[in-house]
Amino acid sequence: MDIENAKIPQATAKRLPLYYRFINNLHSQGKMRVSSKELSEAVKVDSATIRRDFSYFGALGKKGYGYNVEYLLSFFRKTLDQDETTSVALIGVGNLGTAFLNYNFMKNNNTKIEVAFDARDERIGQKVGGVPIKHIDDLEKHMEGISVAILTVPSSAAQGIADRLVEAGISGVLNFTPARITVPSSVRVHHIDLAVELQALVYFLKHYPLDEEEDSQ
Amino acid sequence: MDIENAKIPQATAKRLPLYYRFINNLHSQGKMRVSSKELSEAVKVDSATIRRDFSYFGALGKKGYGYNVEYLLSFFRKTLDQDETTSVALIGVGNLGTAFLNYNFMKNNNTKIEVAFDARDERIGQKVGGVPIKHIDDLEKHMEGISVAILTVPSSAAQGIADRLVEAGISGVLNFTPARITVPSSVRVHHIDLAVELQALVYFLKHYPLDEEEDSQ
DNA sequence: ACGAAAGTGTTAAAGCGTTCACAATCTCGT
DNA sequence: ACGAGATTGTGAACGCTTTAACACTTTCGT
Ligand SMILES: NC(=O)c1ccc[n+]([C@@H]2O[C@H](COP(=O)([O-])OP(=O)(O)OC[C@H]3O[C@@H](n4cnc5c(N)ncnc54)[C@H](O)[C@@H]3O)[C@@H](O)[C@H]2O)c1
Ligand SMILES: NC(=O)c1ccc[n+]([C@@H]2O[C@H](COP(=O)([O-])OP(=O)(O)OC[C@H]3O[C@@H](n4cnc5c(N)ncnc54)[C@H](O)[C@@H]3O)[C@@H](O)[C@H]2O)c1
Repeated sequence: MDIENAKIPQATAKRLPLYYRFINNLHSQGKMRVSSKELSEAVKVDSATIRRDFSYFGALGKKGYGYNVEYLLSFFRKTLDQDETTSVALIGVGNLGTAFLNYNFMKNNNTKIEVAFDARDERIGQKVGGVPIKHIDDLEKHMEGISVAILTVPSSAAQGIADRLVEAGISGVLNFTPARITVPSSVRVHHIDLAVELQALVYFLKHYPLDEEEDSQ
Repeated sequence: MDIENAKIPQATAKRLPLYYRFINNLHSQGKMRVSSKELSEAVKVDSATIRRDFSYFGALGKKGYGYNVEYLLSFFRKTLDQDETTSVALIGVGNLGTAFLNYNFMKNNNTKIEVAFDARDERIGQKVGGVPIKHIDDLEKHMEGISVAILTVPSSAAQGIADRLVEAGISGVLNFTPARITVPSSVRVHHIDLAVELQALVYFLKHYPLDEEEDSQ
């Protein structure tokens, strides 16, 4: 909530949305309490890690009891700013872009794709998943209030678009392009490289043999 | 290559496909040599980290010179087993699944989606991106030689399908579902949770202010 | 009303990954 | 043939993350 939040480890911050979603599920199932052990099994994170994560925010639970679901939920809602909505633009309405537009990122989410852009004329003016598609040439005209961009254009176009997004005052970019884009350090970029993820999985399979028993991840 | 590969840190292993792809680009551009500094700027990984990563495989470079692109390429090709192809199945031909099928994962890749499955009758028998779609009921009939599965079904179906995949002898699963699936520890699961990625980016933007100058990531 | 069971919060340690910094080595132009 | 310049490979320090372990607190059934 306050400035002191900067103390929360990045690894913890990345798990918060995961916790939030699961706690939300518990709540709609009418569950009243939950232990770090139960949570651990559901989200596949060590229970000690969960307790540690929660403890950064103070004492959220009760010894011998666990955590009150309703309290946890309202706490996370505040912490993750579930009330304010972040406006998102999507650039590149191709295979991936279309999938994202059709998917409702609003479910339990504080983000909303407000506008999409593409270069192909036949796409312009259409709506996909309720989101209007504008021409990329008009990017600057429709970026008011947009703080995050999802980049699903061909990799050759990525840097050029990124430059324009920066110029238009973007704060964060979720980049699905294989291109590693260069931006000022005031802009945060997260790369999600699906081909690399698949390759890495294959590499791990071949080189890091796993046990032969029991349940895990 | 050999058994000693188990010594390579996981963080390094995850970067290998990234290096490989970029070295491949350099090679097709006819570039003969490259330094860790150049590589660093391109893939946005600290140059010391790159040198350290490479050093796990021995001395791949020459002091005062850098790395020979051709040598590096052939080395990575061997190391990442770019020769053998891994057969992949995709389960759930919806928004995301269709995007993946249309995308050619074979570009510079040692993976190939051989078969897809869905539950909707109208989909069965069609081909998407050249991949035939079978009925999920026939899963077991078409899993011969498949070692990796991409899971893009609704989250409610994820665990059930995962169980059947395990039964059918799967080695690895790339799970795009929000559900955290439970499998024997002999099966490797990588979760890619797109909603969480977006939420995490937003959280970082709000709570981890960045510099106001210069270029970065 | 009590004692066993449950389960947190945290201290301490171990594990992992990144980065610094530089000696050692090689290159290349003159 | 040489010396200035380039660039690697790595020991050591550092910082971040996970995990173990347990004292302490609360619950809850009897
Ligand atoms: N689809 C996948 O499964 C997949 C997997 C891994 C990586 N990727 C990466 O994601 C990106 C998108 O993939 P895709 O399969 O959706 O590609 P795609 O070709 O289907 O879509 C790209 C879209 O961007 C539009 N576009 C092109 N230039 C543009 C510009 N300058 N401004 C605005 N729009 C522009 C095109 O008209 C098209 O609609 C690519 O970089 C690809 O490498 C995709
Ligand atoms: N599309 C996105 O942008 C996005 C983003 C984040 C997460 N996800 C997750 O990815 C998954 C897929 O998303 P989507 O948008 O493609 O959904 P979707 O509904 O478009 O596709 C799901 C597909 O799975 C098929 N299916 C349903 N039950 C099945 C079964 N038992 N066996 C085989 N196939 C079955 C459906 O027929 C459908 O074609 C979901 O779990 C979703 O939460 C998607």
